Amino acid sequence: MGLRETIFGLAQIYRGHIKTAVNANELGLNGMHVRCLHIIANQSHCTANALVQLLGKDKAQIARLVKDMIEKGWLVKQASPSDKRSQILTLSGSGLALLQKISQLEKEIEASLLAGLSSQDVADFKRIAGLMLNNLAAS
Amino acid sequence: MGLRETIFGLAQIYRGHIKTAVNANELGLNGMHVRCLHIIANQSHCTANALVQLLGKDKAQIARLVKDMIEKGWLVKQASPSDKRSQILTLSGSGLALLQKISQLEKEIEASLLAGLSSQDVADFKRIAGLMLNNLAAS
DNA sequence: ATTTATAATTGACTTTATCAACTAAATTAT
DNA sequence: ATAATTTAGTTGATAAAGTCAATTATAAAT
Repeated sequence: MGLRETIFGLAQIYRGHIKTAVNANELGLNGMHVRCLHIIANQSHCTANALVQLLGKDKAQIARLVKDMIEKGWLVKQASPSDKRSQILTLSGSGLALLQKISQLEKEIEASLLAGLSSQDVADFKRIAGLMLNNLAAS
Repeated sequence: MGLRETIFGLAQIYRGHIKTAVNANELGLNGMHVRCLHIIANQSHCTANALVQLLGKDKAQIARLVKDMIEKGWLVKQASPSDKRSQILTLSGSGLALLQKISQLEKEIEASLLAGLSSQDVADFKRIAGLMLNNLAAS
């Protein structure tokens, strides 16, 4: 199996499992919602533009996605004091609760993903994947 | 960095690089085209239904994708002798030529991806990812 | 002070994905 | 054997996702 199939295969199968779990729990969100929630929770002063950079998506798409998530009550935005063009995005209470449910589902998926792997394997995987990411990010 | 970010990060950055390379070479195809070409080249008697299974996509989408690729002259289909409902898909000459160009671009991307990695690292990565794939495919 | 750049939003549009209905062939059950 | 059920593939109608260009408001640079 080539590297390409390996990388896309992993992403595809992980995505499929999350999708199934999210649908089964009727959480009413899609893959981009999930990725945004994670990023906003981890970035200290996340803006729409940060999402554009990190997700590699069009800014129009992100603007609509953020709008949608605000309407759904998962996010709140507030003007940045340092730059009035920027809107700082944070999770609302329900957004945080939602992320926690998702994280729980992901934890279960990762547990089955890692079944039978040694902690050395897991560490190696992350280390090697990190090297690959750095290589491509650089070029 | 969590496992989720690692997996999706790798797929995202790889996809971005291929997209850029394919666009730069004006090959006129998208990600699904690429994946289909690879699968059809590797499966001995590939049908639309096999693509549905392997790609995890809706059969309507695959039907239209295959139609498109046939119209573009990259694929040919022929009725299966053993099951007249099935259409066996194979690469045409130009489909094969296209795949070879893509493979060359992927080879270059993978070369930069693997820069500085030992062959042991590469082997470990594939082995561990393979275990993960098996785990999720089973559950 | 004026030009240039950046963050975000919106309109118009294309592409991609999904659901349901349908045809034809194969399989299973009666 | 024939009737009922599955399966492979196609199509129509939509919905969702992604893209491009233009616009507004603010910030930074000249």
